[in-house]
Amino acid sequence: MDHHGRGDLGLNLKLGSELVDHRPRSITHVKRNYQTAMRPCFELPLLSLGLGLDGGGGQVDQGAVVKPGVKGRDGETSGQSTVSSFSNSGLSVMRERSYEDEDYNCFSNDGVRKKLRLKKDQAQVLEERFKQQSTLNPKQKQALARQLNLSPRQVEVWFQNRRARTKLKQTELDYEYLKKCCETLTEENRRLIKELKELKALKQAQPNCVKLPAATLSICPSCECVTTTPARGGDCPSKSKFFNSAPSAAY
DNA sequence: TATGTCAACGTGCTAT
DNA sequence: ATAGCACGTTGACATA
Repeated sequence: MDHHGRGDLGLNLKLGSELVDHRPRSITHVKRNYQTAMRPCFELPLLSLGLGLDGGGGQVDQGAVVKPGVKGRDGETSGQSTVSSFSNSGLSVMRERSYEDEDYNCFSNDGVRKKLRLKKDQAQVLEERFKQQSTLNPKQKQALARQLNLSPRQVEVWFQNRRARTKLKQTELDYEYLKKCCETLTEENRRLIKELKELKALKQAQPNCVKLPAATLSICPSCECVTTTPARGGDCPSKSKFFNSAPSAAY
C-alpha cells in the first residue's frame, strides 16, 4: 500500500476510463483517511483488448504513478511505496515500481525528482483561468487538466501555489504601505515632540501668555501652526498662533 | 557559485 | 470520514 492510496491490486483488467484523482495528499492523510487510501486513486486508463479504446500499448497516466521517496526536511523518506501502473500490449498491470517508469514526468530513471516546467502555453492557459477564478471545483479541475494534458493533481497544485504567490505579493504590498505609514507617523511624532518642547519653552519664557484650554487647540493642516479653532482651507489664522494677543484674558 | 523561481510535497485545520 | 485549502518546506532548474 502506498501513501498515495494505491493498493496492490495485482492484475487489473479494465476498460478505458477517465483519470480521477482521489489521492490523499500525504501519509498523514492516508492514515487519517484510511478508506480513501484503500480506494484506487484513479481509474486506470486500461485494457483495450482490441476494442479500439486504446490505440495499442495503453495510454500513459501522468498523475497515476507514485513518486519515489522524497526526502523530507529531516532527511526522512516519504512516499515509500513502489507501486505503479504500466501497460503492456494493452494489458495494464500493477507492479512493483523500480523507478524506471517514464509515465510520471517528475522523476528520472534513478528516482531523482526532475523539475517539471510547465510549457508556456500551459502556464498561459492556467494564468488566464486563474484571472477568472482562483479556485476550481473538481469538474473544472478535471476539464482543465484534460485540456492541458496534465493531471488534475498538477492543476490543483498549480492553483494552490498561484494563490500562495498572490497572497505573498499582497502581503508585500501591505508591508510597503504600512512601512510608509509608520515612517510618516514617526516623522509626525518627532515633529510634535519638537513642537511641544518649543511650546513649553515659550511658556516658561512668557509666563503671562494666555493659557488656552487644551481641547480648543488644533493644528492647521496647511501650515501646521497651532490654532484655537479648527483651521479651514484658505484661512490660515497664523495671526492667532500659540496664544491670544490679549494677555488680559490670561488667568 | 549564489540566488531566485516554482512544481511538488507534508501537515494541520476546517467544512461538509 | 473525507476532501480541499493554507502554510511551510524541499529540491531541481534557471540565471545573474
